[in-house]
Amino acid sequence: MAEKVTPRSEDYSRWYTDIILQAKLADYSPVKGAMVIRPNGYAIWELIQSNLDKMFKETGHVNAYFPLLIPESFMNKEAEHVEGFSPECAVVTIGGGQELEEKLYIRPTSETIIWSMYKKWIMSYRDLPLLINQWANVIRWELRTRLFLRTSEFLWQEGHTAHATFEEAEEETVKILKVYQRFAEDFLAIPVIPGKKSDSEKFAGALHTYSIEAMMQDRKALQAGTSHNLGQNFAKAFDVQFQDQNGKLQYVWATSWGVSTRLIGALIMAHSDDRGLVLPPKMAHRPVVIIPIWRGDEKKAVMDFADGVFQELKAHYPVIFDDREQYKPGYKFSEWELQGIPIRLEIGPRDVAKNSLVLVRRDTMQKQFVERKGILYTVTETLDRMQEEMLQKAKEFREANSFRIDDYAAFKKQIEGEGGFVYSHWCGDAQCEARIKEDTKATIRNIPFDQEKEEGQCIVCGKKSTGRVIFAKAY
RNA sequence: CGGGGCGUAGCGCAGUCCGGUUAGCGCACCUGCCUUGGGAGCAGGGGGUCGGAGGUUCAAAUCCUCUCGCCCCGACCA
Repeated sequence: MAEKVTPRSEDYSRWYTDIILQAKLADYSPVKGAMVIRPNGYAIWELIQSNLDKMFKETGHVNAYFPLLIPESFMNKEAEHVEGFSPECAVVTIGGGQELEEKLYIRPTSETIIWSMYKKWIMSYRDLPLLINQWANVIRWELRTRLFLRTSEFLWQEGHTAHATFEEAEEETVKILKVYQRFAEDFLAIPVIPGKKSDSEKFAGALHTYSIEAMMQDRKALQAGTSHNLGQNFAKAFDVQFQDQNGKLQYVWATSWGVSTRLIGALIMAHSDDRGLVLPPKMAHRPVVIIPIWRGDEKKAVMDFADGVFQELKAHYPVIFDDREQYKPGYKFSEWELQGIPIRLEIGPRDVAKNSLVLVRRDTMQKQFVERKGILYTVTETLDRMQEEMLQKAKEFREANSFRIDDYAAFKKQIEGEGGFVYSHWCGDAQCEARIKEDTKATIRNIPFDQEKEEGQCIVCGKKSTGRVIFAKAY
C-alpha cells in the first residue's frame, strides 16, 4: 500500500476519491458514471439497510418490490414529474431483438409504477393507510458523477404511502423525516437540520418536500434524505380513489421518501481524515482489530495472550485478528487506519509482561494503555464514547461554521470565502432565490423547522420576511 | 453540451516532439532467506505489443487519418 491519501488541505475532492479507492469501498466500473460497490462499502450499506429497515418496520411499514421497467405512458401521466425526470432517464426500446411497441423506462424513481398498482389495491378507507417501502436500484442519467454522491445507478430505499386525508399524509411525511434525522444522528453520527425545501428545490410532482441537510468538512451542504408530501397529484394522475365512511369517492393522499447510497458519501466526508476513513462504531462492520507484535521466541507468549483477548471479544464483536507474518506492525497500522476500523489493540511482549495492552482510537488517534482485565468492558465503553463524541464533534464543527447574516455584501463574502451555512432572511420569492444562486452558486438548503419566528428583510430585495432560511453551496 | 487532461504490465508512469537493438521504471504479485512497538531488507522470477481501425515507411508506441473510451472542472441533479 504505497499510495498515500491526498491531504484535504491540498485537494478535497481528490482526498474524497482517494479514501474511497484506497479503503476499497468502491471502484470505477466499465460503465460510465456507474460504480462497483466493493465489500467494504457494501458492508456499510448493509448496516444502513438493516438499521433503517428496523425503524421503518417499527413505524408500521412493510417491504415490497416493484419492477425496474416502467411503461412510457406511466411516466407521462403526471405533468411535473415527466418534466422533472424525463431528461435523465434511460429507456429500453428493444426487447428480444424486437423494437418494442411501447418503450420501457428504467425507473428513476417508482411513483408511477407503484401508483398504477395502488389503483388496483385501494378501494375503501379500510385499505388505508398503505405503507410500503422498497429497497431498490434506480438509474438517473447524470451528466457529472462522483463516487457515492452521484452515480448514474444507485441503491436506495423509497417509501410510498397512501392516506385518507391530507393531514395524515403530512403527518407521515414529517414522521419519516424524523426517522431519517434520528438515523443520521444516532448511527451515522452526522447532525442534520430538518426543514422544508423551497418550491424550486422540491421534488417533481410534490406538493412540498422536506429534507435533512448535513454539513461536510469542506463546509458544503449535503442533502442526506428527503420526504415528500405528494398531495393528490399521483392519485389523480392514476385515478386512485377510495370510498370513505360516508360512501363518497375521494382521491387518495400520497407521500414518498428516500435515502440512498449517497449516505455513504456523507459518512466519508463528515468524519474521515488524512489518514483515511473514519467510521462511527455503529457503522463499522468490524469495529476492532488486534495486532500481535513479537520477535523471535516471544511469539508463543504474545500469540497466546492475544488469542485470549480475541476469544473474549469475538463473542461480542466481529474482530479482526491480524496475525499475518509477512507484514510488519507499521504496515498493518496504516492499512487498518485507512479502512477506518474504530479500535486497534496492539499486543506485544511489553504488554504481556504488564498484563495490559495498547488501545488506539481511530477518531482521535489517542493511544492508551489499558488493563487486560475487563477488556470487553473497556472496548464496549470506548466504542460508545466514540459514537457519542463523533456526533458532538461534527455538531461543533457545524455550529462554528454557521452564520446569521443580514447584509447581502457580507453574505456574498461569506459564501464565496469560507462558506458554511448562512442563515438569512428571504421573502419567499423564487426570483430572489435565483439571483442568489446566480451570484454565488449558493442555494436554499431548507427552511429549518426549529427556529423562532423573526421579522426581517429579504437579503436581496428587502421585502418583509418572517424567518431565516439556510443558504449554502451544496453537493 | 462547453473547457481541460489522458489511454503503454494489475496500479502509477517514462519513452512519442526528432521513427531504428529484445519497449523501460516504481509499486503490487510469485519463490526463497531474513524480519515484526509506525508503511523493512536482500536475491531470484512471472507478466505488456503500446485503446481500436486504416494508412505512410525497409522499419511505427513514436508520423498521418478516422474512431472508441475514461478522468477532472463547469451548466443540471439524490
